[in-house]
Formats: sequence, structure tokens, C-alpha cells
Amino acid sequence: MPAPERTSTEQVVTEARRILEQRGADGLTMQAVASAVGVRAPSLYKRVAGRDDLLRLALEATALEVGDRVDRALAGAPADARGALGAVADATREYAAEAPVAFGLLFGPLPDAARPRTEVLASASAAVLALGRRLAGPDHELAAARTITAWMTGFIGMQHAGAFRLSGDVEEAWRFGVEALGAALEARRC
Amino acid sequence: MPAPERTSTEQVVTEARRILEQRGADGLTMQAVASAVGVRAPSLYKRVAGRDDLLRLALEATALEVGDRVDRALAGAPADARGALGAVADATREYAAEAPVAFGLLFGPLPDAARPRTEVLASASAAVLALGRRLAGPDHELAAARTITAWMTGFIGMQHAGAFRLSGDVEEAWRFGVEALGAALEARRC
DNA sequence: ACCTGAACACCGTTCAAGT
DNA sequence: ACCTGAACACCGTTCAAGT
Repeated sequence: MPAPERTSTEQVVTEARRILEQRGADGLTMQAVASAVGVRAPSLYKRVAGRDDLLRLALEATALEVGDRVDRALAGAPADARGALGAVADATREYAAEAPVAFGLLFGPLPDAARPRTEVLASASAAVLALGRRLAGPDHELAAARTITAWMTGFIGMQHAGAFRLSGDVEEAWRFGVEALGAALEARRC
Repeated sequence: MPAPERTSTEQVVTEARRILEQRGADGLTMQAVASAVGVRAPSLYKRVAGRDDLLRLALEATALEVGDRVDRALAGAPADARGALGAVADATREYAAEAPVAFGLLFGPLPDAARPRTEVLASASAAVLALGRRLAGPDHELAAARTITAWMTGFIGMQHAGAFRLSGDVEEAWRFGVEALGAALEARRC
């Protein structure tokens, strides 16, 4: 005797991401998600293996969206490599401002079951890898891409953690970093 | 009628940090800490306001220890600014390897009550501020310090999140970043 | 003054029973 | 085939009662 589906994995993940941003990581409970999609908590286990699995799906969706945003920003970016770096960095930072909780969790300490799979992270950062090659040349493409990603995610994390609250111009520090990194990576090209 | 103290705030925080690293953030429960220090969970509320408050104390202790390590590394570092940057970066990364969970949480999304106070983060990063001045000069000291901290914490976070798992030499990427940043920041001095 | 057991509201998760 | 209520083990937190 079939029973009608009252929700879908997609809707479950969408609501999970909304709740994550609105109520924080602690607010992401199975009951909150269930009530948002109109079922009871046990029904969610037909769609996901558990809370950590649901968190992983939410974070992977976030990672893929970051990748999309970066791709789109690159399409409309200046032709020079340093201009492209600025476009990638700004697009990433803008996205992070829209989904700060998920973005912050992406590179933080997580239970294994909640950790985004490496392939998903890799596919989401393919554009940054190409940017590393444009800036620093093929010999240093991976190291350059990692330097860029590390700086961006670190800066954004510090900003949302309030580490910049006391003083100084955050925008200026961001532009300073973009320009310093762009110059440094180009100088390493061989 | 006084009752003897069976534990202390210091011991509670020490055990909380140990449990945090051994069992992860989810493993840090009031009951686990209470049993480690030899009392029942409700007794912990004589020492801390709640779980988030205890987490904050643990993270602040971690931040101060990072600062100590960096200070000591600087004392034995080469006299040139770029050598000092390498010493600071390596000391930070070594400490993060010893306490990856706490270090990763430090700049991640946290409930307000668990977030380390800005003054504590600032005092722990005073040495990096001085390093920023040595590298980039007084006009850019804050922006340079933020660039350094952002890159270090981002890199370390990515490493522990497993973002580097697939390929490439992580050590090479780290040294590449240190050298690129050192050169870039020195070039901005005026 | 600190510690405790008992209690409360809430979790994640399992599972037999419904349709 | 999916959904549900009931149940279980576990949380954080409060508080009256013990010493």
C-alpha cells in the first residue's frame, strides 16, 4: 500500500540550509527541519542517514553554489589575472555574507559524517585552481590556488567571527590582501 | 555548613580542552567534563554559566596559548622580518596540530556565548600585529597582520578539514605561501 | 558553600504499526 | 512505500534538599 510522498530530499536540504542560517548550527535539529517540510522527525530518515548526513548535504550544496558564483564572476571579470583574482575574491566574500554559517562550517572541524566529500570541495574550487595557474604559472598552480583559498576563507572566517570588531577598516584590509596576493603570485610565475 | 571544593574552574577548563580534542565538539558534554573532574554535572554550574560559557573559556585558553607559542618562536627567530614570518607561521601551525579542534573552532561560526571575547583574541595576536609592522611598515601594519592571520588560519583550517587530501604537497604549499606573503608584504612597505 | 538526586524540556534515533 | 506515535538513551539546565 503506497503512501504519498509529503516531501523530498531536495526540500529537506533547502529547509535545512535556511534553518542553519537563521538559527545557527545548534538550531539545525531534525524536528525543526521536519516541521518546516511538514512531516515528523522520524520520516526524515527515509531521505537522509541522520543529522550529520543532512548537515553534509547542506554544506555540499553550499560549496557547489560558491563554485557557481565564482564561475559566473570569472565570466564577467577583467581579462588580466589580477583583475580575475579580485572578481573571484569578491564573489566568494559576497556569497559568504549570504550564508555565513554554512560557509564558516565548510572548513571548520566537523564530525566525519558531516564533512563535505573531498570531490565536492574539489569540483567547487576548480575555478580557483585555474586562476592559480594564470597567476603563478603551471609549476605553482596548486600552491597558488591553495594560498588564495586559504587567505579568502581565513579572512572571511575571521570577519564573521568578529575578530575585526575592534578597529581598522575591514574593506581596506581585504583590498590590501587581494593586491598583495595578486602581486606576490604573479612574481612567482616562471 | 561549608562543603569542600572537589574541583576548580581551572581543572574544569583543562578537562574540557582535553575532551574537546579527544572526542570532538559534540563530545564536549557537561556530563563528560563532570565525570572527568569527579563531580556531577549540576556542580559545574558553580564554576561556569553553562556549556557555551565553558567552551568559550576553553577557546580563550587556546587563543592565549597560541599567542605564547608565537611569542616564544619570535624570541628565537632570525632577525629579518621574513624569517620572523616563517617562525610565526610554523609555530602557529604546530600548535594547531596539537589542538586542531579548538583551533578550528576559534574562527568558526559559534553561538554568541561561546565566542571568545575580542580582547582575548586581540591580546593573543599582538605579536602578529608587530610582525605586520616590521614587514609592511606602520601605514599597513593592521592590514598586513590581517593578511597573515587570515592566510595562516585559512590554510590550517583547510588542512584539518581534509581539503588537501587529494593531491599535491601540503608542505610545499605552506612554504610557498610563507614566501609569497613575505615578499608581497615587504614590497608594500613605504 | 558546594554537591547531589530528581525533575523538566529537549535531542537524535529506532521500530512496530498504520495507511 | 512512506509516515507516524511511542519508546529509548542522552542532552543541558534548574532547584530543593543534603552536608
